[in-house]
Amino acid sequence: MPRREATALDRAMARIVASIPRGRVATYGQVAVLAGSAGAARRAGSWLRELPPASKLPWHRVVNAGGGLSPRGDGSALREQRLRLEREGVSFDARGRIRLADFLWDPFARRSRSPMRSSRRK
DNA sequence: GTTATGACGCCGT
DNA sequence: AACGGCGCCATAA
Repeated sequence: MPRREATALDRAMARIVASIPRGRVATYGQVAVLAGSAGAARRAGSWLRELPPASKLPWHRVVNAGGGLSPRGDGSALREQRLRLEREGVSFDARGRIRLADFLWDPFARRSRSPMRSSRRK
């Protein structure tokens, strides 16, 4: 049995994370807001950590507000996350960060364009 | 009831 | 741009 019953917030976050499209990412804060609990970004992270390894949720599509992957005790999960993201077309810059301008999920966009990497700036 | 902890985030230096 | 400080929500001790 789960060490803890799923709360309404847990279910809401699960629903949000499940809707993040392939090849896009959402931030912890964004998940919290969409789940109806703005400011609970930290909670979102803690909740993800509790997910069973067999979870079907696309947990790897949740990144921090800086476009980076948040570290945890074991770096193996971190490499797994990056691997999964790259496999669906999400690219990382030299500093290991994702260009959110290109890959951040917009839940309100009717149809999101496939990210074009031609948008180099600078 | 308090205090510590954490896959976070914003703001000021 | 990087860092430290502080606030935030929920859990665990």
